[in-house]
Amino acid sequence: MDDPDALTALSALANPARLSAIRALVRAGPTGLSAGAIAKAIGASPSQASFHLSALYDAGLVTSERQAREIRYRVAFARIGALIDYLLNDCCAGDPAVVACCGLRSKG
Amino acid sequence: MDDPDALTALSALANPARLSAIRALVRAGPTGLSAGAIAKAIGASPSQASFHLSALYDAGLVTSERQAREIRYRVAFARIGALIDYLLNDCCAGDPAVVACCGLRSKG
DNA sequence: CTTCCATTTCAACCAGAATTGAAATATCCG
DNA sequence: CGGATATTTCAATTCTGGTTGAAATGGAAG
Repeated sequence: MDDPDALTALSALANPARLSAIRALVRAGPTGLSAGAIAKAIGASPSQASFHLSALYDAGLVTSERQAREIRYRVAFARIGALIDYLLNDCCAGDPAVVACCGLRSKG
Repeated sequence: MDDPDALTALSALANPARLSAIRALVRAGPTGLSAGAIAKAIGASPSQASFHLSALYDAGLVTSERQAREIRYRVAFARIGALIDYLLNDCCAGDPAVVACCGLRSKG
């Protein structure tokens, strides 16, 4: 992930409705959720949810797939991993003080 | 780190000038950089740099300390770690697909 | 105390993001 | 085909964030 991509991803996440949507999708797991279900979960109108889901989609943080009448969204785990990798390894040079906070350690 | 804090931190990072400033500060390490040096590093006016540094400070991502005439900023590594921890463990439930991307593994 | 330098604060302005509701599109079913 | 449901698109408005340059603050040195 490069700088512009990271910026797009961070911007997408830096919003209550969208962060909430991501978390709902994470809870839902690989099954994902329909746009309507997400709207309900985050307490937004259909049009509002659609708007925010587009932003997440453009940032590559979710995938979408039409299933009959519904459109099913799923979180793109790999992309979130890439963002964290960017923050951790690119941006912060894997600084121990950063890594120490995550319940993680460098892969030996 | 809770939701509002994460949102503040993400918003702070979701800006080219500020992400650039953080990276400059990471490169500078524990010594940190003066506000003027950061302004120069990110190609911004003093007032612009000050504005952005305030945002980073409010988000807890940097610390500031007056040293004679200069004000020295340092990156708050622990805070960045906490944000990553939030994204990784709280938000993404430590999903292996996320963790796998970071050259890290769960602490055994 | 005056001057100079680094930085912040302030107010005005501009641009992009969010919200809203209505209209359009796509799918399914009778 | 025609009606119902799910979702997106669009345009208009509002709001927030960013930029700019001038003025104010805080500290150091003569």
